[in-house]
Amino acid sequence: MSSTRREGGAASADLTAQAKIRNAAIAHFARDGFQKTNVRTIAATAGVSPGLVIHHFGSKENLRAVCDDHVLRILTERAHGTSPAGMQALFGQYQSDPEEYHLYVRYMMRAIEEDTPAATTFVNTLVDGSEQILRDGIAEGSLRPSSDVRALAVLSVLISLATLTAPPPLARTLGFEQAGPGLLQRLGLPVLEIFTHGMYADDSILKAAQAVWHGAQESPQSPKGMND
Amino acid sequence: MSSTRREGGAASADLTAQAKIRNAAIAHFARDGFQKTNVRTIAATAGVSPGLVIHHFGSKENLRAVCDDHVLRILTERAHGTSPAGMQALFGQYQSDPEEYHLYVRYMMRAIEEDTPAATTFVNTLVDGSEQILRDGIAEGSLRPSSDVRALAVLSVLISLATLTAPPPLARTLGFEQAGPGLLQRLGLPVLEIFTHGMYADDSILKAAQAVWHGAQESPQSPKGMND
DNA sequence: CAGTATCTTAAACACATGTTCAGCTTGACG
DNA sequence: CGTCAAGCTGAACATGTGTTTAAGATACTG
Repeated sequence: MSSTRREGGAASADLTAQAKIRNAAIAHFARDGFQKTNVRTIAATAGVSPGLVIHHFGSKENLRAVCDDHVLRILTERAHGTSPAGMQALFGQYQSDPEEYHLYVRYMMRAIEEDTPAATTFVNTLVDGSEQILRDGIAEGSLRPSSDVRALAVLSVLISLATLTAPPPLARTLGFEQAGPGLLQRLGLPVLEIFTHGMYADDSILKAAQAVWHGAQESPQSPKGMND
Repeated sequence: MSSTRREGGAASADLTAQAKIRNAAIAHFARDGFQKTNVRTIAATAGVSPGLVIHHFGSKENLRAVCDDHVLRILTERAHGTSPAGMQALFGQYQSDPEEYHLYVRYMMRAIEEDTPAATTFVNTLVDGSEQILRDGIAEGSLRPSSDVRALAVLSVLISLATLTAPPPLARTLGFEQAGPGLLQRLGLPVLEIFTHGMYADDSILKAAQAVWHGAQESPQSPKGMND
């Protein structure tokens, strides 16, 4: 890209215009979404003319692709540095540096909502990693066996993402303006309680469900007709 | 609104133009979101001219408000007809009529993402109802006591909504094109397993967390400095 | 039938927004 | 200093889109 300027720094001043534009775009995409963010706003935040944005990135769409890759790389690089299981990995990362991490998590959540290629890669990495950790934990004995480890992995990722990026209406039901460290801390204990004890006092509901499930699974034709 | 035509029917033909427009708008808002849907598309789906949309609803924004209220009313009316606890309520409704219900759930999920007033009302209703059910269940003995019932209610609603409206990248990790009855069925058993047994083999993680939590809660100053 | 109110349409308008372009500034190099 | 390449700008362009408006179609009323 540039021959003489430095690249990849963290300070806001003293950055390549490309980097300033990219960072501004990431911030706005994360906060307001891709559609609601226009090129002029990004340019203004980056302290740059609108034309330069297109000059450097070709189009708004391509700028999004660059931002996607950038955030994806940051997120996956960090995820590789940790070991604990699925949710703990995400939560731990988050708690360690909420301010910066929250931006990237929100960005990725928006990407997931809009079904971007980078989002698919990210989710696949998360689910595959989670599944592996679950299998290891089950083999090791620290986790209970499951009838469907893959689905459990998906579920744990789903819960992690939902907890990290709870939409404002949900966050407000606990008195928070939006998802963040406060909400996460409030939800953390109930999550762990459920993950260790469950919430049902007995296993009657599970037993009933298992009976229906097994009955449906072992007969070639489903009892009620399942669509999709 | 109209004096001679009927209102509130379910068939697609033989409906007020207002109703046709509203239904078309709901379908498109649910599928593509508010921003990506333009008035001309709604009009085309409703078999109507673009001008008529504004003539009847004043503006696209107001059309959204009308759709919000309509979906909110449908969803809350149905929710009142059922008794079982939080997740079961939503899941049960969904399984009973996935085709139509899925549309409204997706619509409401989009509304929640975009933080619409109706979304706040819906979420509040859900959380409050869930909390009440949890308290009843705990008092009755069918549910385990919790250290934070309110947070648990929020969490269960969060899990319900996330499971019902899992974004496509997540759904694809289990081989589904998008969230729907198939995904819900696949995730249902793991959910119940977690809700009855948990997933941790022992309570070491919970104990550790409780120690930290209590230590942090009972000392006036937080040990590490919690922001937000 | 005439009148009138409502429904509906097609074209035009106004504005936001992605993109292009001609030119200005800056700095390196011979 | 002269030249050139690259960074950068501000205005203009093209298009998509919400909205307005004038007129036509339709149905009910006296």
